[in-house]
Amino acid sequence: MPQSHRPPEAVLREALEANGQRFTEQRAAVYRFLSSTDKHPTADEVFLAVRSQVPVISLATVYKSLETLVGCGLAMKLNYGDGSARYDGRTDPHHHARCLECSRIFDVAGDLPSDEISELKEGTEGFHVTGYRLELTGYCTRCQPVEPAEA
Amino acid sequence: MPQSHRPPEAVLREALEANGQRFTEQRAAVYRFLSSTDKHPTADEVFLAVRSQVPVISLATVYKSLETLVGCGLAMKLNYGDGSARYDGRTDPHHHARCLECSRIFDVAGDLPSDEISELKEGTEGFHVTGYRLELTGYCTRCQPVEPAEA
DNA sequence: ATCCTTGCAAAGCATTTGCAGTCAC
DNA sequence: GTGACTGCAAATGCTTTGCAAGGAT
Repeated sequence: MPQSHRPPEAVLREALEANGQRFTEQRAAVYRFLSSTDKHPTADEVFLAVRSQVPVISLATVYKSLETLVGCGLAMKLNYGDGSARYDGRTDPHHHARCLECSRIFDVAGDLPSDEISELKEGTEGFHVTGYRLELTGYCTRCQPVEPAEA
Repeated sequence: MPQSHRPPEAVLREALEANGQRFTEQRAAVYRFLSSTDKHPTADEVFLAVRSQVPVISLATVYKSLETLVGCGLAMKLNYGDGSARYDGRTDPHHHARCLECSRIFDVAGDLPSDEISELKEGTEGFHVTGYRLELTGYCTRCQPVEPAEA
């Protein structure tokens, strides 16, 4: 399970080869950035961040690279409908908490007991459950609704 | 046992008035359709369905009406990023199961034990949790992966 | 009568795509 | 050398918006 202490390039190269795809500097830069942050950036944010580290890269390539990473299982795409999709470079089991005020996403460690899921599966009548996703919603430290006053 | 045994028009009118908005034939038609189906239609599907019951209604109005319903708490917007958003007219607690093959969404009765959620809350460090959303993924009856061919 | 809603079409965004040059293998 | 990948820009698809006419209260 802990393969994350290896250099990201090695992890990426292996995953790409397993999927018959090529290792490129652009994909490496995108993966390097994504796996080094817990900010769940949008494609555009990845583009801006990576641009300062790699001579040339286009937004279209960032989109393509992100999709490639998702396809290789090295990233996850998060959609909340409020604007752009966000990407998560963590691959270990965890959940997300989304602030209803500022829309930022936070990681939440933990896993749901499989028997809770199994229980729900029984209500699906023929639907074959292969996975699930849990999202908490609320207010982050900065956006506590204690005071309606805004800065 | 929701309050759905009252005519949808009455429910809608009340919710609209509570939010200072007006009752219109278009909004009624959208709400009538949405609350009578468990298909989680897209805005376009609502448009096509409602069009055959109401003399004139535009797609833009359907979008506006759906947003109004969401704002009044009579509907929920579901975003999965794969194309259009979908709308759910049910307001009682339930989960969703999404087919990875055909993208259709199915209702799953049930509720997660609150202590499971509380347990997760402890890992959020200052994040004030007000709600959660659970989504199951897998394959529906029609899309069962009969042959588990993999590469 | 007031002012919220509608319908139409144009605009706005995020994301995807076609294609020629470039690069990884 | 070959086929995959990149960059550019145009295209796509969903959703929103501006505005004048119409409708609810």
